[in-house]
Amino acid sequence: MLNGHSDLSLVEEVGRRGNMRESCHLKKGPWTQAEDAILVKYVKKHGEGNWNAVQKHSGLSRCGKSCRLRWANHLRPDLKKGMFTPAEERRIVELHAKLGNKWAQMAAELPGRTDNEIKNFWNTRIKRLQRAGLPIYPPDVCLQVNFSQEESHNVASMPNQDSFSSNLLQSDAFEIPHVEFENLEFNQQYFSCSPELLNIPPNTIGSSHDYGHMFPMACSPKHLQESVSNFISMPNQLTDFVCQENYDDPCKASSPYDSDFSTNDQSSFGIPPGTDALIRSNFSPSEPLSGPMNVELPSYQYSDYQQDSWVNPSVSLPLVESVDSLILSPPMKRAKSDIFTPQNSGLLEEIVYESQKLKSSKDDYSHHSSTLMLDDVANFPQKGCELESEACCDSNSPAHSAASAFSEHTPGSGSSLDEPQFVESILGCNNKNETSNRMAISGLEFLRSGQFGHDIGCVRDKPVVTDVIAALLGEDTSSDY
DNA sequence: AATAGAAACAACCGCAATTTC
DNA sequence: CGAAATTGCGGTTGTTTCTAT
Repeated sequence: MLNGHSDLSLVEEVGRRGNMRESCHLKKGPWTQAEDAILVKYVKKHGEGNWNAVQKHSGLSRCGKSCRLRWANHLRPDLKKGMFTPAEERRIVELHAKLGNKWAQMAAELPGRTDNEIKNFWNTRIKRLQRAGLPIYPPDVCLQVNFSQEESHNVASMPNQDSFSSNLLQSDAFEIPHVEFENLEFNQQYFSCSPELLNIPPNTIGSSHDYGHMFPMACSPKHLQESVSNFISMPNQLTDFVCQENYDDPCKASSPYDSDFSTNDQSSFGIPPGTDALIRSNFSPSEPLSGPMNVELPSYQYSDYQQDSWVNPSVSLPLVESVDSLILSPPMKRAKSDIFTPQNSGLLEEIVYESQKLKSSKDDYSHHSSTLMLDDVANFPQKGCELESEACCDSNSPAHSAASAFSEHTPGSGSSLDEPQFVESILGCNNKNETSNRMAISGLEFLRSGQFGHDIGCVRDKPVVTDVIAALLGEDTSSDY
């Protein structure tokens, strides 16, 4: 590319194109190939650093900062081009849960990736998830981070907590005591779906802003499906209880775009009337799950609708009937497929396949939609097995691979997944899924604390909550509403 | 085919930390 | 030791590309 060109000729070419030879007018905007060539040549000759010298020595009319950025983000030879792999995406989510908006640190752990790249990825991802009203962090990531922080908090004089957390995340080396669940009758799904809810300190429910990132609200039906896919694509993905509740109760939802939260029933989210802590709070999805708080945020993360959603999340989700994407990928169905692929392969095709399958049975499904969800809840292990079997039998199903992967992590399950084994695998009693195990423990503790009941009390009038509780307790309530 | 909106990407800006003189 | 220069980081914005209508 540089053949036949001296530095000077390149600069002249750049100058002609950009009309920027004047030293007082450093060029801005997109870099040209000629400029890139100059910079590359300069760095090869002089090495990185001393970026202000680039302008002086090469004649490139770019400020040092701009040169550095260009080199770091685009010209560095060790850069990895192309989209993030599922593994990288997963890692980004984990790192963000742990570090917050520490893009440079995150980039350091993702060889060949730049902080800018990661930042852009995260911001667009956040937008999607927020628009869809989905949690920013997959529950298992919440769990991993919470647990690692807990661990590091409990271990006195830990030399390096950060690296400790990092190691935990990387190695999954959780040391979780074995727990017997023989008396556990409630549906684990709900607690496993919302581990962070379960880890919320009792007195913070309904008033803490620290957990806002778990429940970003406001759905744009148009994007919900892809967002769901995005969300589900995370390995070990389970689903989110709170969002679930909203999806499940179209009756209580007013317009999803109703922004007048003064008219909304604040108590529906366990917030006593008059409590405006959530309204005032600096809800920050960019914060790590715990640990140091970042107060700086992209402006879009403070959107009005978000606040509305927080005051009354139930009104921020669209009517189920009005949202094709939700019909195609109904909440409980989504929950099921999530649950049945706890070792999710992360393949988008799997999600697409499930959506297509659901679409094909849409008419039949919608006929029963008012009761099916609750039935699913109550019978989830059984239906789960059915779905699992279906996926296993269908060798064309992308879920087949996921199911296989799941089976691999479920010793003794083989091709047929009987209920105890399945539940066991969900609960992680095989000691391979410590995450779920931990969720279940948290769930029990949460129930025992009485906090759950307390908060539910604020919304006990709502049939869906009653039903959810019933489902948690393993009762089959097929109340129609 | 035209258009609007969203997503993806690239780059700039301001600030703070670090290094150099 | 302090000021200036440099570097690094995170937030934001502008542009291009893609997609749905």
